[in-house]
Amino acid sequence: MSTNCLFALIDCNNFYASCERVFNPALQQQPVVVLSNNDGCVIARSDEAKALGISMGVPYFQIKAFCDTHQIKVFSSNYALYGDMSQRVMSTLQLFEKNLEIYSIDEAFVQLNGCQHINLTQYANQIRQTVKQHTGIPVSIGISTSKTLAKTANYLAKRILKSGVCVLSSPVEINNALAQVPIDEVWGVGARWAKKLIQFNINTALALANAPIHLIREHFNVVLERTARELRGIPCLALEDITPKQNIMSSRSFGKPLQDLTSIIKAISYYAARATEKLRQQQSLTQAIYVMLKTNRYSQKNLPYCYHITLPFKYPTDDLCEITRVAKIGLRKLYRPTLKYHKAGVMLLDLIPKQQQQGDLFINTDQHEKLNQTIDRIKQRFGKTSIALATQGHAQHQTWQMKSAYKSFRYTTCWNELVDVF
DNA sequence: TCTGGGGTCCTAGGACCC
DNA sequence: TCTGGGGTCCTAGGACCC
Repeated sequence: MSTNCLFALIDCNNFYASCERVFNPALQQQPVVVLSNNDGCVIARSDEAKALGISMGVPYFQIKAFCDTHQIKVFSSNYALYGDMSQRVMSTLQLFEKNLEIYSIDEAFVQLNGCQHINLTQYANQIRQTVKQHTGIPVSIGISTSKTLAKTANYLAKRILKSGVCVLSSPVEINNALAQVPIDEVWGVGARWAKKLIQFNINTALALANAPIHLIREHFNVVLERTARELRGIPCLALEDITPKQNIMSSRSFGKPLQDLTSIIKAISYYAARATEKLRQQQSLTQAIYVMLKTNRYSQKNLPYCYHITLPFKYPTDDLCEITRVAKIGLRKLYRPTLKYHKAGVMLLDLIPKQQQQGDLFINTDQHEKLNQTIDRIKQRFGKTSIALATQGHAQHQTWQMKSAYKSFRYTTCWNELVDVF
C-alpha cells in the first residue's frame, strides 16, 4: 500500500444547526433542530438535541410537544444562509488546499500530496481552527489512504474520539479503527445492505474489509466491492472534478393539499423557472422534461400516489418560455380534478453542454436568448423573485407555498436582515 | 392537519438490429 | 422434433449519498 496517497475529509459539525448558532449566540449550549422544507422533518440537530433523543428524519408534528417542553430551539431551513456559509467554509479550506472536491453542502475531500513528512494531526487542527475563526463553523477532519477510510476516520473523530481530528495511517491503526465502526456506518452501506451483510455475519467495517471479494461480488455488486477494497486501503475512488449535473430537479411539497388546476399550474411554472435557472447557471441545455404530481402517500396506502410523464423538447433548450410551456402540457395530461395533490415537481433530463447547441432554422433563437439573458440579469441584480412569467402568479403568498414558520434571517445575503448589534 | 429535496451509479430485461 | 445468437440502446428500478 502506497503511503504517498492521502485523502482528507472535512465535514462541518451539525452544519445547519451550527449556521443558526453563528449569528445567534444565545443558541450556544442549547438544543437546536432544523426542519426540512415545509417544516416537515428534522434534518439537523445540535449535539444537545441529539442527546435529548431527537432522531434524524423524524416528522416534526410527532415531536412538537416534546420540543416545547424541553425548550428546543426549532428552525425552518434557511438555504440562503446555509449556502452562503458553505461557500465561506469552502473558500477557507482552499487557503490550505487548492484542489478541493466539494462533496456536499457541508463536506469536502482533499488529496494531501507530499504531506507524509508533516504532522498531519497538527495540520488538521490548524485547518479546523482557521475555519472556526473565519466562519464560526466547527468542522471535523478524517485523514487516511482512501476516501472511504477518510470518511471512516471522520466518523471516529466525531463520534468516538470526539477530538475533531483522526488520522489513520498504519495498518494497525486502521484495523483497530475499523473494528469500532458498525457496518451501517460505513460510507456506501445503507440500511438494506447493512441488514443483508449482517446475515453474512459481516457486522463491522473490519469484517467488510476482510470479507472475500468474490462473496461481495456474488451477493452484492461492484459498488460495494469498491467499498470493501477502499476499506483495505486500496483507493478506488479518485478526487472528482466538478462536473455539470446530468439532471436538474425542482420540486416541493405544497403548504396544504391542492385540488385546483390554477394553483398547481402556478407551482409547476415556478419549479420550471427554478430548474431553468440552475440549467442556465451550469450552461447546459435540456432535451426532455419529467413532470411529477403526487398525492399524499401516507393517506392512501397501496394506491398509486405518484403520477409522472416525460416529454421531449423539439430541440435542446434553456429557454424559460419553452420549458415552462412543455411543463404545463405535461401537468395538464397528469391532472385529475378529483384528486388532492401534495407535491409537484419537474426534472430536466438529458442535459448537454450549451456549446453543442445546434442552430434551429425555424426559430429565432437569438431573440429568445436575449430575453433569457435579460431575465437572468434582472434576477441577479434585484433578487430571484423580482421577475417571473405571468403564469407563475405573484411570488408572495401563493396557496401552494411551503410552510416555513420558524425561519431565521438571511444574515449574510440580504441587506434588510443583517444582525443587529446593540 | 402535519411525514424534504435534491442527486449518483449500476443492473436487468426488453426491443430491436443484423 | 426442430424455431440462432450476439450486440446495442433504452428504461425502470434498486441501491446509495447528503
